[in-house]
Amino acid sequence: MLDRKFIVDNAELVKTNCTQRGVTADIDRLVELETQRRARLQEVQELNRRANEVSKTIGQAKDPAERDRRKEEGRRLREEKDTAQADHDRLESEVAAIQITIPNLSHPDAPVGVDDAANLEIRRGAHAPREFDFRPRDHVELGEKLDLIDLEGGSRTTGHGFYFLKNEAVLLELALQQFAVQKLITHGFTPLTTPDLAQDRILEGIGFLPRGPETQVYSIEKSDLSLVGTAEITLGGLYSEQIVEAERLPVKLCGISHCFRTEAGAHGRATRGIYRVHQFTKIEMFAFTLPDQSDAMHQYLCERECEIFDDLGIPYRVVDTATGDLGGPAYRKFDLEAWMPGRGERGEWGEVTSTSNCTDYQARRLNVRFKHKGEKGTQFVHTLNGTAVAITRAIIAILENYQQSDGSIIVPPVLRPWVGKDRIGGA
RNA sequence: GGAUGGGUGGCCGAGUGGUCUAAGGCGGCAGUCUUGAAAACUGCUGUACCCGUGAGGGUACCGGGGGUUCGAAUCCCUCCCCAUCCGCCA
Repeated sequence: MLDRKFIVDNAELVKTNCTQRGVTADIDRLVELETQRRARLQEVQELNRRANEVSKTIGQAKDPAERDRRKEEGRRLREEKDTAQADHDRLESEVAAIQITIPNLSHPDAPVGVDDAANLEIRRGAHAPREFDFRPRDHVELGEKLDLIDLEGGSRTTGHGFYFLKNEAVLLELALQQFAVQKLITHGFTPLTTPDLAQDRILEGIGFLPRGPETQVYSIEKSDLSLVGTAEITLGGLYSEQIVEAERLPVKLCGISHCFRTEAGAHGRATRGIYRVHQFTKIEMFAFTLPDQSDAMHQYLCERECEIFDDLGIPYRVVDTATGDLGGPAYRKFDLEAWMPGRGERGEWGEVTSTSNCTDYQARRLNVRFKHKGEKGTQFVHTLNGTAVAITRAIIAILENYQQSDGSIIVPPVLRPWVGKDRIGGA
C-alpha cells in the first residue's frame, strides 16, 4: 500500500495513477476521513495524558475522600477516551479499507494503457523462432503421444485444471528445478524450500485477497491459512515485521514452491493443456533491496530470466507491462513471453515468467524495514520478485520448440545431465 | 497428543498493582585521561505515531488479543510460540 501521508499530500497524483491503472478508488473520501481520524487521535492522546496525570496523584493522596474524588475524575476521563477511541478506530478501518485498494505508483517508463494491448516489446531472446518444415503439434498432442502428461487422470482424481506428469516429463520437471536452482546459487541467491501454506495476513501483505468472491486463492477452512499462489508470498513474508541492517541488503532468495490458483474468472482463456492449471511447481526469485537499488535489481532479475531461457534454447521476447496490467503491488513489470509454436493457428507468444519491482508497497504492509547502523530511524525496504522457472509453462515451451517431425523431442542440452537422455520418444 | 517450565529493551537478566512506563550487566556510540592503544571513569543508547518551522512536548508498545482497575510487565480469560520429558510418526 501507499503511505497515507503521501496520499493525502499528493491526492491528484494518486488519482491520475489510479486512472492509468484502471482502478477506482475514492481518494477524496480517504483524505476527508483521514483528516477526521487525526483530529480524533489527538483527542485520544490528550485524554490519555490527563488520565495518566490523575492516576499518578492518587497513590500519593492520603485523604480517602480526596482519593475517591480523583478516582471518579480518572474514570470519567477514561470513559471519554474510550468514546473518542471508538470513533477513531471506526475512521481508521474506513481509511484502511480505501487505502488497500489503491495500487502502487507506476514507473515513469512503464507504457500507459488500460490493458495488455499497450504492452511494449523491449527485447528478443538469443534464439529466433524456429522454421518448421512440418506442422508443429501442440504440447497436449505431444504429451499424449509420448505419454508425458495425463490430463484425464488429473481431471478424474482432482478436477479440471489438474494433471499428472509422467515418465520423461517428471525428469524434465526435476531437471528444470536443478538447472534453475544451481544457476541461481552461482549468482549468489540463497535457495529455500518454502511452505505451501501461509497466513492470510501474509497473503494480504503481498497483495493477494484471500477469501471473497473473486479470490484467486484456495483457503483452508476453519483456519487463517491459504494455499500459496506463488513463493513470492512466503519469501516476502519471511522478513515480515523485521528490521534488517542496511549493510545486509540486497538479500537475494530463491524458493521452490508449489503454486495453487483457482483461476476464477479465467474460463475460456487459454485453458488448453497445462498452460493454465490450478497447481504447478515454480522456482521463484525474490529480493529485498535499499530503495535506490531496486531499479538495478529489477534489470538484474530480468537478466537472470533471459539467461535461463537463452540457455534452454527457447525463443522469447521481453515485454514492458502496461500500467493497466500491472496489478496492485507492481511499480514496473517485465514479462518473458516464450514462443509456443503449437499455440493458436501458427504459434503464439505465451507468458512464461514475470518480474516485478514492487518498491515499498509490499514492505509497508508486511512491515519490512531497514536501518543504517548507528543512525536513528528506519525505512521500508524495496521488494522484487521474478519467476526463474514456472515448470508447466517451461515444459510447454520445451516440448513445442524441440519437437521433431517424427514426434520425438530433443532434450535441451543444459538439461541432459539430469534427464539422462538427449531425446524423448522416436527411434 | 499428554506433562512441566518459560516468553521483558540489540543481547543477558531483575521486576507480582502506583516513588515517573523497567534495576543491574553485556554490547554499541561519544567524551575525559594517554605519544597511541588498553584499562578506568562520565554521559548517551528501542520502535511507531501525533503536535510543533524549531528546540521540544505527548501517546502507545514488556509474545498476540480481550478483561478487571482511577492505574497492569505485574491480577483474570484466551490464543500463539519456545524449551524439556513422555507417547506417536515419515
